Amino acid sequence: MNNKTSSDKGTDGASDLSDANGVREALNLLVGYHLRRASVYDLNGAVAALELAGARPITLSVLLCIVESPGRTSADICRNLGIKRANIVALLQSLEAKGLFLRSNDPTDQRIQRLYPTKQGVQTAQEWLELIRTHEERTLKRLSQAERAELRRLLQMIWEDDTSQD
Amino acid sequence: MNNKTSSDKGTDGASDLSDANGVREALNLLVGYHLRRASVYDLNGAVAALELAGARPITLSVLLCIVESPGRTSADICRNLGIKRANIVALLQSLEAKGLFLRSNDPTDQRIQRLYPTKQGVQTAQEWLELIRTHEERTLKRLSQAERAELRRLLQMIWEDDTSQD
DNA sequence: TATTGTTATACTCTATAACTATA
DNA sequence: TATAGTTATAGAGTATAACAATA
Repeated sequence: MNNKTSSDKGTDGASDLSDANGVREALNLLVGYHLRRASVYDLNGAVAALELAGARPITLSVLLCIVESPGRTSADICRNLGIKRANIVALLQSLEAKGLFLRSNDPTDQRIQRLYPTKQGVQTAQEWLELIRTHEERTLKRLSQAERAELRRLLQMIWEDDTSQD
Repeated sequence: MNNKTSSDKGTDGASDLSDANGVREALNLLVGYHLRRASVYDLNGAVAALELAGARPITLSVLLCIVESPGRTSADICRNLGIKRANIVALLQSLEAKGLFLRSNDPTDQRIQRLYPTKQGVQTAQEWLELIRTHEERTLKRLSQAERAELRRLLQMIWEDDTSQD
């Protein structure tokens, strides 16, 4: 709790409207507002960057999970990316139709499918990644390398222990 | 363009899979990924924080625009917030039904309505803002005040010249 | 009982097109 | 011709519930 509440009034002579304890510059001072605007801006660019390649940001994220950690299950990837199991099905079908990974039944647990990238899957991941890196260079063009690293560090501190999941 | 392309192969002895020039840690190194995860995490909290008050983050943003700059038009607010004119209609109706602002026809241009906050609108903005500030304190609990200011500065540099609009 | 993969579906958010009135 | 406010609607993204198979 804070020591200033919105019911504080009459203790200062300033106008209730737009004073320092009120709403003046309020939106601009909210980190969450800038977080949202920057994320939307970046995401729009990422969508555009991957469009011609027939991919979306979430598609790339899933493919990268498979390529970086061959043998993971879809439920595991969902927990990692913070998406619902129901929503990865179509994404995997799309990647599968492009021949970018293969499903393999686990011999010791017949409920799960382990996902392994194909050679083409690895190559495609690198191509999509290059598109995203070019896009990200544009998004972050005003930031130095040090600022980019610091931004990444600060953002990670915000969400890293997100416990909300399926 | 970069000097490394995804078709570079055979020039190094390392594995094509998960090497430093490839996809190793690729997702984690993308600022856009952390931007998205942090934004979603924060937004979920913001929605929850405003839920009991019957507001949403976008509702608060619109109300703050009206309270901070009385007399603005809805089209102006849309440009400011990066939303479509069509989508502010319901938001304004919601705020209007709560008696938080009034519409006033402009005498010199009969196409536009100037929006003015009511006394209750100002007070409600302060109350909703307090809810969001409490939420934001939780979101940013691991960041120092200096880090929060730096994060806000870096985020603003990303989207501040977003020219995409209606 | 719990988990995996899946289907169907609802809900929210955002985008597009069209319209009237006015400039 | 351009802008403001509005309506209707389409689409994408995400969430919930339920199911069969397996642990």
